[in-house]
Amino acid sequence: MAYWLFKSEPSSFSIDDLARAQRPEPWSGVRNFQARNFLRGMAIGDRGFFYHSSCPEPAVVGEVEIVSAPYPDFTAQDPADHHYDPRTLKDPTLWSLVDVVLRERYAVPVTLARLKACPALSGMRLLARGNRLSVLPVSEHEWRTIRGLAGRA
DNA sequence: GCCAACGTTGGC
DNA sequence: GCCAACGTTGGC
Repeated sequence: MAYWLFKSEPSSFSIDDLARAQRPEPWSGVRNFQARNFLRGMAIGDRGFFYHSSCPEPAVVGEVEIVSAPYPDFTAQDPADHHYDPRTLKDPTLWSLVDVVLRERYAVPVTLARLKACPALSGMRLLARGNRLSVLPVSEHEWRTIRGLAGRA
């Protein structure tokens, strides 16, 4: 089992939106090759953090479970979709996604400030300079540490 | 709104 | 294949 981190701007899709879905939700719209390759490395049963970015208080706000194998991101083929990519006319499998379900919504989010203040997380990819990937791998050590900060250890 | 960092594009 | 220009991300 592997661990991941999914970034989303709460103004476009928040953990509350996922909570309301009450069913597996396709994590669509990833249009970066590195992030896509991480998606392609996911397997059913993997876990992920849900991270709110570009908002007043960036934070890990909960946990999701990956409930599908990676499959083509159908939204890339929809001209009406904001993340439409005409290259999928030639290659419908260009972009990938997985389905996720919400497992836990933290009562107290683990803020970016707390992540940065935690020495055990100094090597975390999320905290690396200039990091912009919306999907990231998380080590088991980081997973446990952050769960601990959330009071879920 | 600013700015640094980075990925992508396109001319050559 | 190089590299400048451009667009986007994301914290502040």
